Amino acid sequence: MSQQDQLHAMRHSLAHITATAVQHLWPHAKFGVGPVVENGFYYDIDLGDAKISEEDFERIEAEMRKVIEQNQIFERFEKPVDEAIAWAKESNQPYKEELLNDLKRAGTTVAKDLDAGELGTITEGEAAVENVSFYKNGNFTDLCRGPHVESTGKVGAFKLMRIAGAYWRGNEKNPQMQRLYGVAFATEKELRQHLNMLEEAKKRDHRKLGQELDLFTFSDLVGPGLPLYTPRGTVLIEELKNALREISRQYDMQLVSSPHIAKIDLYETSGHAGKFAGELFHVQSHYDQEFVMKPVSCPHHTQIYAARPRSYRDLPLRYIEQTMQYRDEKPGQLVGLQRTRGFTVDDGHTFCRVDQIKQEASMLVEVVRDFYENVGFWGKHWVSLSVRDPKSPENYIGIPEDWDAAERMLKEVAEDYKLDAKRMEGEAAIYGPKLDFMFQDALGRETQLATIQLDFAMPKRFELTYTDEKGEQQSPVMIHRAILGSFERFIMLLIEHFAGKFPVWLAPEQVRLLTVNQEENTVEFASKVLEQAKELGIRVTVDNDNESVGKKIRNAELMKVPYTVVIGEKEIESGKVVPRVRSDMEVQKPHESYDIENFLKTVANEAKSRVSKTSL
RNA sequence: GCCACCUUAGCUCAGUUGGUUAGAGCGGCUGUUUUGUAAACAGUAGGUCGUCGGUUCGAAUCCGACAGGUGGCUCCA
Repeated sequence: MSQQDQLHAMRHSLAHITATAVQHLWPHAKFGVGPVVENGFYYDIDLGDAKISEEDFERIEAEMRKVIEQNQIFERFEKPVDEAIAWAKESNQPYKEELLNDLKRAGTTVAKDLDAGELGTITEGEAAVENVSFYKNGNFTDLCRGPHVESTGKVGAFKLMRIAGAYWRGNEKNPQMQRLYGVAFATEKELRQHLNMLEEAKKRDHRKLGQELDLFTFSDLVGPGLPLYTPRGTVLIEELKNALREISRQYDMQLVSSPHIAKIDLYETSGHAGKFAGELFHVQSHYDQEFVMKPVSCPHHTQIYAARPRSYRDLPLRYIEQTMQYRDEKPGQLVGLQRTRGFTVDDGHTFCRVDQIKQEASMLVEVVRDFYENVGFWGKHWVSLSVRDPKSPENYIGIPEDWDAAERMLKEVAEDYKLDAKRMEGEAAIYGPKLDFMFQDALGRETQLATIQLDFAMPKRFELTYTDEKGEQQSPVMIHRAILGSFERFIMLLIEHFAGKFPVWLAPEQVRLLTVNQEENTVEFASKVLEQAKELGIRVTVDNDNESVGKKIRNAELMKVPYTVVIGEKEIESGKVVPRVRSDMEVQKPHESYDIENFLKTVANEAKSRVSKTSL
């Protein structure tokens, strides 16, 4: 067995040991599935009216340790499926019974539901099974394919982490079970390392840093999911907007602008009103008209396109808008800047001919790649080629032939650019397939940023046309795209990626001048330097507080200001400064003194170049 | 929305099994000090203990509802 397999078996065995312990403590417990996940395992448990809470972890772990000490053998045996169903009935395990009934019918749906392949005797497309395997340790028996370690004594270090609700088989309409998560490693040391890593990750959580670095806030009066950006946080937004504007110019994208509300009719035509009715914010006019806050900008952009007749020579038309959009998210899913009710997107739509799709999609992949490479995110992502769920065609608008073509072309682009895209069935948008660029936050949660989506459907719904070279009317193709997705999510990633230590071009405060004392000539000189820096477009402040230099340095470092400059007698006399560089930045020439003007010019250039390294 | 948990000063947190006027550090303000590269000193002001209701002689502490948040599930144009 490889080390990997060993670890897997060990984690899976711990899932069984957890269930064993839970059954000892709550004999009436009903069990769902208990697979291995990244770094550990979970088990889905239904205790009826009783509920496990974090307070119970200690005694569950104690009970687990007992089971481990007893070193119970994991004994495998098989039963015919009917006998297995009888067993499930007898032992009052309705969830297992349901799984077994599915197995009996035809195992495929079960296998797909259970991401960890709990019931491994089944493979895709296989017919109903005859025998199912069980594992027994002590007095706990579980339907399971294994593999397991030999005995309960052969597991490494573990810790129960959290308890969460989870719908049976991932379906909201099913009863909700409790999912008991644990982490497990071969050795105590690795477990400790993992827990330390989690502690470190928490320190770069954007919600914590957003507060500490004074970037954004939420207000109970404004409402949940509606972030307020402070002056510092707004700098991040504005710098990103500037960067995008520059890209737009380079690639001939045109800035457009649309209002934040629109008649509901617009979304009825686009199809959003039906499928996303629950997420629309409604606005009632006094004059009998119903509006909604825009959840997307694409329908608006179609109307800009539709405002005049278009020729094949006009295409491609690339519209882009940086605007806030609103979605009435369920309260329970709002998370910091990760999921908000109002969020700013760089929403863009390209209208083109079918023969231009590949060129346009390729260009967008290139833009995305360059942008992310520059901020240092590229390579920390994976790409999803999101296509239809062939089983639920009713979830999509448009005709199947167009979908086939669109899915094929995106796949080609992904291959051309070696994106190593993973084909994700059922992840497509209602109107077309897409390439999604997925990133991880500090705590390892995945989030989508950039996206490129093909859409044959919406132009038809809005009856958009262009005149081709033969004088005939044709439907354009629409490509929805976002480079950074939502500014909120992107800023979340930025904060966590840099742990708040932004490169100079993004730093809310780039230079801080610290006065040694409050004497007139010191203050005067500092404000002269301040003016000089401002003229060069540097974001600069003066700290003239009546505090020690040490304290002021500390404050600047805590706010992660890239450059601090102490102003005192020496500087006034020499006209030179020794910039102090933020501790994380690579300093090539420490303690080097610079002519003030040269120093400021260097910083200004560094900010302009949008690079992540220091130039001093 | 669903499940579990959390909510004490601007921030980070103490607050013994319900028992007088709820504490600390940082930050703020005032004063002293005029400072040379990660925390000068002193004083002082901040809290109906998230909100509302209940139990009790007595509630920050127990119960309930609501609000906000955290971890998941579901969803994510």
